[in-house]
Amino acid sequence: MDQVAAAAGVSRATVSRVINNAASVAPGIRDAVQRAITQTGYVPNVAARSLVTRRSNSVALVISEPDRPDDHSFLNRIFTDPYFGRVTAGATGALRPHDVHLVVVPTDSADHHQVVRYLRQGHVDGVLLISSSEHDPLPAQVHALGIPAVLSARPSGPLPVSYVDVDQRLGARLAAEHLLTRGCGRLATISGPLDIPAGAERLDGFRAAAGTTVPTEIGDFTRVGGEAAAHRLLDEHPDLDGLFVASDLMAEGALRALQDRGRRVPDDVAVVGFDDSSAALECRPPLTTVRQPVEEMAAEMAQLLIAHIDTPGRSPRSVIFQPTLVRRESA
Amino acid sequence: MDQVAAAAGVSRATVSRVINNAASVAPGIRDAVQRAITQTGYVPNVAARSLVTRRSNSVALVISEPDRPDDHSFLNRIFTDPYFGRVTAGATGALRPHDVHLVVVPTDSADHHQVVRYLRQGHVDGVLLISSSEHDPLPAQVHALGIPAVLSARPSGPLPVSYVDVDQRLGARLAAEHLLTRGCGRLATISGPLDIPAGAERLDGFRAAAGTTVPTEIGDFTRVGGEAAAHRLLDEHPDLDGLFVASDLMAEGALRALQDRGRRVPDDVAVVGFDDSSAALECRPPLTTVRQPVEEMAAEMAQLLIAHIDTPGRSPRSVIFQPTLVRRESA
DNA sequence: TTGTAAGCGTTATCAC
DNA sequence: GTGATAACGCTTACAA
Repeated sequence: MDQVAAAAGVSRATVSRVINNAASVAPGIRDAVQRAITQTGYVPNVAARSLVTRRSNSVALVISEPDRPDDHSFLNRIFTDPYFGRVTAGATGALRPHDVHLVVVPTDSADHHQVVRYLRQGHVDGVLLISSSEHDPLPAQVHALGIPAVLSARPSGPLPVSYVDVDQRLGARLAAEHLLTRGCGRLATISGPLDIPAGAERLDGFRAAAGTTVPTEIGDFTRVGGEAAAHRLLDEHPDLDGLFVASDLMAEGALRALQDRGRRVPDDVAVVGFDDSSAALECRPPLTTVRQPVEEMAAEMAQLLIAHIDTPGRSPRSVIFQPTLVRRESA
Repeated sequence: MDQVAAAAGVSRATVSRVINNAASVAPGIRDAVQRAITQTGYVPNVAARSLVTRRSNSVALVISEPDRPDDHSFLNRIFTDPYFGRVTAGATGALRPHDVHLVVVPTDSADHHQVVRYLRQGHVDGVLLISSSEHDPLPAQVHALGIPAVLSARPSGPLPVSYVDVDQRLGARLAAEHLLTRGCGRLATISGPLDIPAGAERLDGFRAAAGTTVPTEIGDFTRVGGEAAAHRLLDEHPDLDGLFVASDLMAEGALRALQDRGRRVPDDVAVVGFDDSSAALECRPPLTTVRQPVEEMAAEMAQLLIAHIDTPGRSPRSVIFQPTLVRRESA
């Protein structure tokens, strides 16, 4: 920086002003400095800068998952899950224009304290927190840290924190109504884990529209979980003709189970998924599903976070997206 | 930090020593400082630290993709591709014990300079560079920067840089031999783009074992691309009975095409994929495929990078993994 | 509009 | 073994 200042014949302060294009710099000087910068190939040192500005220009994407027993491939599951992929894509895209970078921090409860320490150290200016479990203490911990944060769903306790969510119940109702309209008379559903709000709410919404007694099996939001749940459902209720599965991934598994048992979809059993992830298109037949605009939601989270970072006292708010039904061939 | 020093009745220097557990500190003092630290809830400021140590304790995972025309969802494709997911998982896992974090930086050629600027600013200590295209200038640019880097494949030019790769030709040969052994007499293949070394090498290896005249269609490593290529192949060679597809994703598409045309797999046509990604298990029938230990490879990349960061002059080396054939039902 | 100078919170080099 | 003290490279009052 001193080099640049010397080359341009000005002080370091002025160079700094040019770099941060501060209001008052004489056009002539500004050009001279710019030239000097390109000439010397000067690049500001971010550590020095953030030491004084207290900004790192990066945010963390914390993906917090509860420990599930027999889960030896936590990282793998996270990073190959299309849902998280869409979140990452949406957030990255929204952050890029602000020149803010994303640090991806997966965590299970075993190393929550590591994450907290990381955040406290000031590595990042804020947190995008993806937490599904209702009992996850991390949202509260992060909030207690006082670091700007945005959640991917309504916090389970009353936490004054911004969040983005989709109207889960409405989505489930859309699915129920579609199956009903289609003429299905014996509905059933495969839900997500009930300790995950999204799981419970979708089941709730479906039952509100389809009847509180619809046969239900609980899945785990994975493909194989969906397949197993479908088999259990078919064992108990071989005559079902309409199935709502609370995620596309599970629906893909369910489709497999149905096929294995010789049920034609949608002729014998109509199936509706949830998410509209890429999995929905990979299914045979392509899945009718409740679309959740995940990328847009993640982008909104990023926007909110930036806003919170830029204006510290900003009051938290929630943005709820409306799901829509995407009709394809499975129902 | 001054607080801690005061509370422990020592100097800041000693506190620093305790934190970085330097050799010489009297046990008594050390404990006192530790107590003071927990008491005051002190957390070191990373910016200040990296300003002097010139280390950020984070590395970038740069995913460089060539621009493909009509590609409006670059980010989405990247982040939902199971291959990149596995890479991220493997790298994250290997970095974690070193307390090094991962900044994910996707880039197409439009913003290479942004990436270069980012790297020059010293945000990260090193780069894990995933670059598939042969003509990608980024590896050379990164190398010119002098920042530690590890590539995910042999650089196209002679660049003194460490890289990790799988023996692509061997993998393709494994596939060919399996099909041949199985008794297939009319082989064909769907390759990846030939400007991507992995694409060219797999084709090469397959032809070396199966004959240089095997019918070939070029895909683009996507599901739909594989499906289209399979249709073209079947149009031209309706009698083929053995198919090597250069990625599982494309194989999934090919399986679909075969099904649509009433070909049974593996009875009418045996299919072998490449990668052993999660897609291989989602296929119907499950895919026989050439396994690439992507997570391990990514972990190795991370290890190499850490080594290069820790010992600056370290000479570059390459680590080549052996692929293996995973037999499932499609061949 | 520009320059001077005082930090920002660490680590590292010395003496002691 | 421990404590001053000088960097590290930048931003930002405050003065001019």
